Amino acid sequence: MTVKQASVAAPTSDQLTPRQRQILDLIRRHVRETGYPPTRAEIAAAFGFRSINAAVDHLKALAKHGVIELQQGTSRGIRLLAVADDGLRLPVVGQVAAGSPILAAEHIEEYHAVDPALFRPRADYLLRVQGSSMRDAGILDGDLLAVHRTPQAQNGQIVVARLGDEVTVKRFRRQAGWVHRVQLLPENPDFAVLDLDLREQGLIIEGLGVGILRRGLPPPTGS
Amino acid sequence: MTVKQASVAAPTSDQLTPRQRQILDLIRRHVRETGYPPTRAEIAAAFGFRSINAAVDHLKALAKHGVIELQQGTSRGIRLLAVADDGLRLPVVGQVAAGSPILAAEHIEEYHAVDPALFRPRADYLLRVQGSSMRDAGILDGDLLAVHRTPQAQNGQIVVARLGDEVTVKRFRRQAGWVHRVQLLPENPDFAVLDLDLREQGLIIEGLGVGILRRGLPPPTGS
DNA sequence: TGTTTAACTGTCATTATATACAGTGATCCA
DNA sequence: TGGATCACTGTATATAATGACAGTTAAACA
Repeated sequence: MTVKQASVAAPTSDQLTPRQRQILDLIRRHVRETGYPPTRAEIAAAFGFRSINAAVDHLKALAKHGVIELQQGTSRGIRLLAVADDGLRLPVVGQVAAGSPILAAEHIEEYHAVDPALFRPRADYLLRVQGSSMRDAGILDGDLLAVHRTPQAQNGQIVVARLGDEVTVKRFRRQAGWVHRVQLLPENPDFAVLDLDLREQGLIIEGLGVGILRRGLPPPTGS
Repeated sequence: MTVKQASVAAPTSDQLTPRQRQILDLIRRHVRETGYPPTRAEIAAAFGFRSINAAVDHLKALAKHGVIELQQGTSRGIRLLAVADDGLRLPVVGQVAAGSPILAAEHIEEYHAVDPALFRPRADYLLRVQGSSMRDAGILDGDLLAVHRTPQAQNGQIVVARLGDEVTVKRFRRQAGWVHRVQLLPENPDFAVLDLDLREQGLIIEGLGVGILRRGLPPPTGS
């Protein structure tokens, strides 16, 4: 029996079988190299399927998983959805509300066409920086900080941290010889160092600053 | 008579007629919005042509001009070539040799997948900044300065200027009441202001700084 | 004045493509 | 043991789409 089109297409993204992932990768590669998606026959040929319907089934499965969209009756009518996209774009995150995850849809202001792989490690989003506490590190008010999502920070790295309700960008320092004593250092003498005891106060490392994107330059007498 | 396929397809890019440019724009928009190029019938429908062959002729003309490539016998086999592409990449310019144009091929180190339209006005290339004379404007050594090519600068704008053999990034100021007296201001007290008399010294404005791209962040004690 | 080119209209044959229906075999789960 | 799912094979058909031929009209050119 062929694959049944089941009721609701859950927006699942990563429970693809290895084979389905290969098919998805082929579609991506085809679009990148030729400028248009493959036909079912071309997919079958690429994998050596002797029946075109093997490709058809895989496409239906991918559509069911919400990673592609099939345009019915349309040749090469395969649309790669955002979750499946190469992602040559990064979301811009603005104000982050208390308690909600940083990449929640309501925080995303827009997308910019910037390759995440331009940064190392890879950037996952751009955070709009507020305030000038990191001015002397060359991070200005309004800058877009490229952030790599990870809960691990090394001494001296610039981190995006969540302290209670606030999301802040600072340089991270673990106090020598202590496990639970941590400093968040601004890079501007007008701001105070934050001394934290992790037993008293929760600190969540949201990610690492891996780069800066600034649209427009500061006007004169800006400093 | 229909359009004749003439001998050599010169890599011309901008002698398109207004109508051809509209067609090209439609193809780009279609690819961006649907993920695949339009059929000839869809192009005709979008413009209200009663004959599909109007679209066919336009595609042949675009192919002849070298801005698209037609895959014969292939549905939606339209490939947007680099010259016609949205150009979601910017060249990185490093060391600029004396006397040679800034965008000469030998200066281009690599390309980054960044949308030129992210900056306003649009960026034409990224210039690798050397030295820290603009540190207090948040422009650090090694930063990539997004540059819009133009010979015109307004008071207070950050410019890429060529002074004899040297290419430099500074804030531009025309002395009040003078036509030929100009200042190039660093944004770092360790560097001297350059006072220029355009009658004595040639100054070429290469472009305007319109943004910053920084890969990686400065290490601690960087300032 | 004749020639060329851009920008269309109209018809038609051929091929490219999607998609339904009917299966097989293997694996996993209860 | 039965049911479900994955990964295919095989046939058939309607339709989506290309691409060739034959025109028209208006403007530009020389």
